[in-house]
Parts: sequence; structure tokens; C-alpha cells
Amino acid sequence: MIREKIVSLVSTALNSAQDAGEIPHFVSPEITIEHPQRIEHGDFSINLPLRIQGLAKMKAIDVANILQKHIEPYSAIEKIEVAHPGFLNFYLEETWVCDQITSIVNAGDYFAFSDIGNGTNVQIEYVSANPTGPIHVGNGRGAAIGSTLANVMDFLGFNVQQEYYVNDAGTQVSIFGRTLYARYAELFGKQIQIPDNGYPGAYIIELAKNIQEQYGDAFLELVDNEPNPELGKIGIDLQLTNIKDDLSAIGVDYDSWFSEQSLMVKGGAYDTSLKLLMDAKLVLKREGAIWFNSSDLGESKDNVLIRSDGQPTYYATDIAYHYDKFLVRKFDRVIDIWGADHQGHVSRVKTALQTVGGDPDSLDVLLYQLVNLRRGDEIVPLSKRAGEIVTLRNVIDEVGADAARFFFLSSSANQTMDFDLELAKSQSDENPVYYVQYAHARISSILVKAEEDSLFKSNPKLSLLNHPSEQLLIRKLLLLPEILENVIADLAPHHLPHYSKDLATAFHSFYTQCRVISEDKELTAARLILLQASQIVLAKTLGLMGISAPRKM
RNA sequence: GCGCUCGUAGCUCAGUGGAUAGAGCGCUGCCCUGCGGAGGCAGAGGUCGGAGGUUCGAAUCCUCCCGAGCGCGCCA
Repeated sequence: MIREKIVSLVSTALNSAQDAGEIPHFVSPEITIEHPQRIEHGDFSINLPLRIQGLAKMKAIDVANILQKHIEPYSAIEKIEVAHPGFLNFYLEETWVCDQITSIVNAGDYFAFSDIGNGTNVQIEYVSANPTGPIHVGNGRGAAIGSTLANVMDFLGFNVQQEYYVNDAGTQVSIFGRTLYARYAELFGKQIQIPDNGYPGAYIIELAKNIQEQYGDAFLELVDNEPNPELGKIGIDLQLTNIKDDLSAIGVDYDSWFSEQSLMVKGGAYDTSLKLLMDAKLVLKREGAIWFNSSDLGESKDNVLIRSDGQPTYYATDIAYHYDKFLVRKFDRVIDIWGADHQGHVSRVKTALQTVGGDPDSLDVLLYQLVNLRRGDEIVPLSKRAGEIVTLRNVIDEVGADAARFFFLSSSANQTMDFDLELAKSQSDENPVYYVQYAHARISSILVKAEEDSLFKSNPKLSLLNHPSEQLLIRKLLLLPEILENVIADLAPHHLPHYSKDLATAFHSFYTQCRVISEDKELTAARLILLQASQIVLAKTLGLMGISAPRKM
């Protein structure tokens, strides 16, 4: 890539200047390259002279001048300028820029591919909401972030597994079972109190009706004075189906639905990881419960593994779950995506993971801050009447999956987010989703027309694309590879929607300034290739975000 | 009280230690003989919460203070 080429040119120039005795010898820091903010400063900028002025005991501007002299000429570079207080600014050759469109069009859907993942086995686990109820708006944010990250990593050569951890064991599930039983019994005219900490939401009534239709009164009788556990299990399965439907409606598809229950089999991950903790002599019985002495390992406090009623805590099963990810399934790297309310859990999971033999540095926990819903200036409370919440499905139904994903992705994960339903829903120029999609539709429409009129030529003169708006557009297209690398390096998919807006702006601006189909056959053919390249990059960007790229709107 | 995250234009948000801090919406004013106006161009609008510090250079790193959200259960 051109970035690496420039860095290596500068590195060589430094060596050569040092060998010539014009700059003293020292170990150079890593050379960084960036895009200047202002186009007058060129396409790339190197700040090395400023960073080594101390080492060289010279003025940065002098270092820059010497380096400039020692940089070998290179065909893609038109000129190199020294700028105060000591930058080296690189300007790309216009014809080189034009020629890059060919590589985009040739690469097609593989443009921006580079195998930086190198087959690394990565698991991305996200959403994993309790299957005891519908998923809410906050889960939608996790879903958009997780699946987009998975798309990008998959594209860049990682071997990605997307997983949903199904909490089908534990206290919440049994409370769910009792609630469901109460609703189910109601349908047969029995009055049974919903448990105090139960689920008052109306969706449970729907589940109960569904079960009544399929199974009749099969679960009405108590088993050992408790609701039949089979009822709860069926209820969980039905609710899980609803969750799958909702996630699929927002373009999320998992490779794996991992059952918490499966950790609990005799001799399984739960038994093994607990034994490892005990072998480490970090487990003690106290006040009737079994504790992990995590404060001995620098945690702020000890944590309970097994409650005094004999039930394992969420923490204990999560240790087992992470043991399973790393030591049983042997992922090279795991990315967990959690809501920020789980922040306190991160450190102690890593500590426990290390104790059971995993590498905490291979575990990334990406926390996303909470979502506030708004409708214009009005705040929409996330929980409505008792037990009712604003579900992800409500939002998708109102604004559509494309807009929902775009908005969820738009802010960085550690920024609390305001999701404006009114804005997301509006089919107007206020809405950035349509702005980007519109660019794609516009391009498609012109390409169709050009196809009909047979305006394509086999070897168009791309060097004709020298209008400033054309040059700007091509430069934006060429940014995608870097954007994707940044998305992965920072685990920050929010770069994508911003890039897509930028790209759409560059296109719309080009469109109004340069007419594509004109009397000039040569220029028309060249601009059509530019359109093809733009369509490829826009579609790619939208596709990675899980957003459709419509040909008509 | 302790921990994590955040504080950037009226609003919603970008901003890999770099040069004159950006975008969208909103506001003001322009641009349709022609490929899709869901568009384009221009303008107004900022003590980057505050104070110190590190650095050639700080919105960005460090310390303190102020403010907001979240967490600190034998919940998940």
C-alpha cells in the first residue's frame, strides 16, 4: 500500500542521511503517517522530523529539509514539501490516483480485503439477553455492534464465530417457569399468584396461550408441589424463538446458540473450572456459601461462587463459560460485548480466567453505554407500565432495520446514546441513512441508463478524471481499507457510518459538479468507471454494517 | 465513599499527541433547459466543563476540581 511505501521511503532516507553524516546516528522511533486535515497539506504527512529533533539535536525544519533531499523519487508521488514547524507533506500524482479506480473495479466485492486476520479463531459473543423475556433497545445496540464487528473481521480474514449465550439455567429461569405456570393456570380458570419477583409482562400470557394450544392442559398438574419443569423449558424455547426472530429482523445471524445448561453436565466445564479454582487454594466456605478469594488476586472484593442454597452464581457459571471458550474450544481470541452495567464484572472474569489457565489478554470485553430513547425533544421511558418495556421489535417496526442499525452504530460504544425515533423514522433529508442509500440508488440508476445506451468503453482514459470533486471522491474511496483496519484495531464499528456519510457527500458533490453522461464519449466512459467504483465501495460499506444498498428508492 | 465511562457549535455526534477543531440537523442566503432535488454551494454559530502539569506541539496524555450516567448483592 502507498502508506507503507511512503513510510519506507522516509525510513530509507533517514538511514541514508545518517550514513552521509548529515544527521547523527540514533535509533529512530516508529515512523507514523497520517492524513493532514487540510488538503493544502497534501495527501499524507510525516511528523518524524518533529519527533526526532531532540535525538538529532537539530531543528526539526532542518531535519525535514535534509530528509526531503534524501527521499528517492517515486512514481505515485508528485511532490514532497517541507512545512513548518517540521512536517514532510506528500502529494500524490493525479494520474496515479485516477488509476486506482481500476484496482477497485477489478477487486469488486473484495476491494479493501487484506488478510490481516490470517485465520485467527475469534469468537464474538453478544446480546446474550436472558431468554425470559423480549430483547430491548439496549440489546439492539449490542446486536448492531457485534454483528458489524463480526462482518468486518470475517471480511479481513479472521475465522469468526458469532455466539449467543443462552442463560437457560439458574434462578431467573425458575422464576420464569413459575410465572409462566401462573399465567397458564389462569387460562384454565385457576387463580395463582405471580411470584413476587416474577415477570409481570403480558408476553408471558401469549406464551401461555401458545402452550395451551399446543399441549392443552398437559402441564396443569404440579410435580412435587412445583410447576412441571418441562413447562418452563418449553416456555424458554418459545421465547428464544421470538428473540431469534427479532434479531434476524435486524440482520443478525448467529453461528452458535450456547446453552448455559450444557456447562453443568457432570465432569463438564463447570466442574472442571471449579476444581481448578479449588486447586489454586482460592476457594473457601464461609457463612454457608462458597467464596472465591479474588481479593487475594487484587480484586476489590471476594465473590460468591455457590450460594448457601447450593445454587451456583452467575459468576461461577461465567467462569465455566470462559473456561470452555478458551480451554475447551480453544479460541485464539474472544470478544465479549456487554452493556456498561456489567462493567464491574470484567475484571473478576479476567482474574478467574487466568486462574483456570486462560489468557486474560486474549479476552476483549467491549462495553457499550446505555441507550436513551427520544421522540424529538421528548424522552421516551424505556419501561412503560409495570413489566412492559420498549422492545427492539417496537423500534424496528417503527423505523425499519436499516435506520435502526445505522443509528445504533453511529456513536462510539463508550458514549451514552440518544436514539431519536422521530429522526430515524423520517424519510427525508434529515435522515443520514437515506442520504447514504440515496447515493447508491443514484449511481445504480445512472449505470442502468448507461448500460441501455451502451456507453461503456473498454479502456477509458481515467486520467481525464482531474476535476477536484473527482479527485476528492477517488481519495475517499481509497480510504476504506484504513477504515476497516481501524474498526478492528479499536473495536470501533462507529467509524463505518461516519465514513459512509463522508463518502456519500463526496459522491453527491461530484454528481452536481460533473455530469456523467455527456457528449464527450471518452469522459463519459471514464466517469462511468468512477461510478462503478463508487457503487462497489458504498455497497461494501453498507453491507458490512448490515444495511441494504438499494438500487431504487 | 471507591471503580468504570462521558463532558466538543442551539441539538445529535465525529475527531489514530500535530498545522486554521469537523459533520449532520436546526438557522440565514443562494443553485433545477440536462444522468434521481431524499441533492449541491455559501454563511452565522466553539474560552473543546474548569485549573494546573508533561511535550517542539494537548480536545487527545497525567493530577486535582465540577457535572452526568453506570457499577460496587449469596441478581444476571
